[in-house]
Amino acid sequence: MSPSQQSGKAAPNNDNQDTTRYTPAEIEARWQTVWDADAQLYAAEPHDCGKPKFYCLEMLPYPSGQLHMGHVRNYAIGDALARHMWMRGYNVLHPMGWDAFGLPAENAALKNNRQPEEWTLANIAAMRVQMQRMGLSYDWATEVTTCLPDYYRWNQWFFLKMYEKGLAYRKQSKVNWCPECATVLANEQVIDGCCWRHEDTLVEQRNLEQWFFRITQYADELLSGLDKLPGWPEKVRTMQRNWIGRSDGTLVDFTSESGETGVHVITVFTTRVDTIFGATSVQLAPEHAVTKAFAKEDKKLAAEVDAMLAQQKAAREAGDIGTIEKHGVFTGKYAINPFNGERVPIWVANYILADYGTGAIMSVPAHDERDFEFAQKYGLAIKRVIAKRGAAEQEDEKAQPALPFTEEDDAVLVDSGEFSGLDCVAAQKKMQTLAEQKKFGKANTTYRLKDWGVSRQRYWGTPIPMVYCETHGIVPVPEDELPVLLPKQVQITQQGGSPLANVPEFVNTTCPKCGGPAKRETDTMDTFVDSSWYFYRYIDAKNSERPFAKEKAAYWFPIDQYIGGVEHAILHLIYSRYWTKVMRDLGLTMNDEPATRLFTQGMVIRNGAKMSKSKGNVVSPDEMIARYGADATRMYALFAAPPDRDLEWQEDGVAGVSRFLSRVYRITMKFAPVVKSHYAKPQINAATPASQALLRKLHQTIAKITLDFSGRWHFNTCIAAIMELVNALMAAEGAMDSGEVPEQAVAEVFRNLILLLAPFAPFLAAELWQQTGHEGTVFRTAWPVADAELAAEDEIEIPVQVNGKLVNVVRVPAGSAEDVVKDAAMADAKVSARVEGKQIVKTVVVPGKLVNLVLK
RNA sequence: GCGGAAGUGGCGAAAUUGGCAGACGCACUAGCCUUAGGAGCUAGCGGAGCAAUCCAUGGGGGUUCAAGUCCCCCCUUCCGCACCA
Repeated sequence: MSPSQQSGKAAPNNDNQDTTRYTPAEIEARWQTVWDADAQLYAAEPHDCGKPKFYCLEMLPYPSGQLHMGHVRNYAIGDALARHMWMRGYNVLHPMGWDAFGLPAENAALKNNRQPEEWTLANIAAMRVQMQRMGLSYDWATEVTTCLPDYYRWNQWFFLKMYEKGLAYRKQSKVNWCPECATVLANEQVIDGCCWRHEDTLVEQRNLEQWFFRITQYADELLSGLDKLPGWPEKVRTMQRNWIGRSDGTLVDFTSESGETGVHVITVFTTRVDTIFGATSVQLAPEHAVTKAFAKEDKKLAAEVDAMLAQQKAAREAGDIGTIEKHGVFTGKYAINPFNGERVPIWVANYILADYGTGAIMSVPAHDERDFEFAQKYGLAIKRVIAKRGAAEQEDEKAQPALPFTEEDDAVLVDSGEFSGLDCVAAQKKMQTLAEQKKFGKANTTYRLKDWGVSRQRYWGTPIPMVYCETHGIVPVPEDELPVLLPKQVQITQQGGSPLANVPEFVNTTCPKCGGPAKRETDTMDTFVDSSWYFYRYIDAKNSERPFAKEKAAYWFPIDQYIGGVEHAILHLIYSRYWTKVMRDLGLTMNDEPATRLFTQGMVIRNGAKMSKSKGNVVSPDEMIARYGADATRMYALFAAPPDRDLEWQEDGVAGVSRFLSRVYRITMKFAPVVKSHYAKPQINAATPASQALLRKLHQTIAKITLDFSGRWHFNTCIAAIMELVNALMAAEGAMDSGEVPEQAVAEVFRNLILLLAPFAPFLAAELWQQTGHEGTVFRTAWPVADAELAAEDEIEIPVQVNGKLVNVVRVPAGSAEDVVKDAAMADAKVSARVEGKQIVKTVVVPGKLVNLVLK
């Protein structure tokens, strides 16, 4: 809308800019047009330009159609950093793309009768406009959209490469099924037994043939690599460590007594094989094969096991699995402990997890809290086999720590045959060796991490490039036939099973090996495949020969700074690390890890809760931008809290930032002619006290902000510092008017103010840069360098304390010697009144900091 | 239960190495201005007190000339993991 169209106000001359009034809508629209027309403005230079590089990356959004405040905050942080690094002379890559496959598009298709592709591409167009309106410095020439064939063909290409290397495989297995999504989910997508998208929908277990990526092959490297990522938050590293869940222990075979179904070998997994002489029972998961075999022989047992499973299911549905009481049933059978030949009862217990370890444990009540609790409940034997070192010889039980005693440091084995007297760790090694020699056990490492199930029974995803031939079985699609195109105009169903199965033209194909009839795989890939490597595509987005050129990756990777929400700590960030290692082993890249530094920003909350439609506390970025402008909106997102903390959105705060920008505009425009007449001949003129004070404030501000950009990122205090500088300018307005501040100094301060503002309020900075007569873009102008001499105070305030309490403040020349400071303190009337008649026991003078007089 | 982060005015917050607690902003109060604006300007704004002064960074101890900051114990909130053998 042009100003003259605005209702109710006769303002015929508004087209002639009012240079005292800040009008962000007008300024921002004008600069957006200029920037949109300049494809080179935010383009990185080629990889062989010889300049140091900086790859600044924000997590790509799902194109829902609407940016939310979390995005605004994420991108405001990344944009400030990218712009700053450009001004510091780096060759900056700052790209953006779209995580465009996924279920919401199918749901929207069903609801609105639109094709997922149409819906998705329209959303992308809308969100791109929102981003441009925000003034984000993305190079749109490198844009990546994961649902387009020129991207997803490389997902297929990687799939084939991984299949060749045995990293992609198909197997029948128990998988997580979300009835709401009507598809399988990866373990990482199941949270508290529910779907990650449908928090109230319980995930079912189904047995299906599925494609998996062998992420477990890299489990150890994914784990040890975390120690080499000091630039990642400790929290994320800890979460990944827990998720990988490495556990070193021992497998031991217990052999059951003979029954109708014969002798069974029960392999247990334990991390404390040193306690095995204290094992007083063997515990099986209800789902364990041996449990099933015993149940066949024993109807009563079968009924009890069924009840146990039913109880578990009910608890899981009620959401309180984990709080259910430990409970078990004796099978009536016994097993032999291979270490001492002891005969121990076999139980089935509800707390034994079928899918961890071997689904069977040895129970050592004396040295495990859960086993202790269980043994007490059922009256099972409790036998101490570990004692505190030094107390082991003492017969008296009272000399020993209470049971259960679970420590293994400073503890030794007792009553453990030939192993008695050994300390725990040494005993574990010896016992493993013995078990291996005698072939009833071995050392073993288990992981909580499971292989990544990537098959999805959905339409809107990357087709898996495999066919099934009647004679040749599973046959990969040849590389030169890629991409396997996702058919268009497909009827979306939510009946279970991929909608692609109902598209005969897609399904029916020929076998690449024999030319005979064959059927295509109709499942599509998990969308986390798309986002596992998208940031490699940015560096070579148009390459039709390869996913990306190796030499470009060698220059740009690893990412220097990755910025996003902590909600991706496990899913996306562990898959991305895995993919990088796979690509390295395929010879595509040199780096072991995708990103050197990771930053997880806090949530945007309002009224104490995360913004969400259901809570009705959502603030729309469009509305904020329309009301206050993009500069004020993004600057508020940086000003209201440090970026790693949660941010409480307060609209009055945005208004406050907007008022600040108005003041910047007003005073800069007022002195623009002065700046204009001096900018070409930069001179520092600190001749008068007034100009000296201004220049001092300026250089202190430059120093502060430059330091913060180097890592601390407390942009809230950076903006506060700029506000202080502007407050100083306003206070000096009269002095600048009167010429008390020389024009050169005025020009110097304003010129640098605009440079400091550029990363935070780019539209206003561009406008003022031009209005003050500067040519070229402010965003490629060198970042100012703080002059320590100009920044130095010549007189400083020294607080004087008596007995640690502040009494007064004295002014002394900066750099004064200790006794000068002390004398000044003693000369102060308030201080001397306190000291009067008392004895000074001690005088503490910290040069430049304070004086403390300790009186008796 | 385990792991992580945090707790400072009415609110968002600041205090980078232990050295003037509350910068900067919001809200509020009083006054000014009038092109009546979601504007601008001046002053005030942790608590108690007329004041001098005293009290105050979740609570309690400690170290120190000096503690929001370091150490010990406890409380609360948020986030993650949770029968992992």
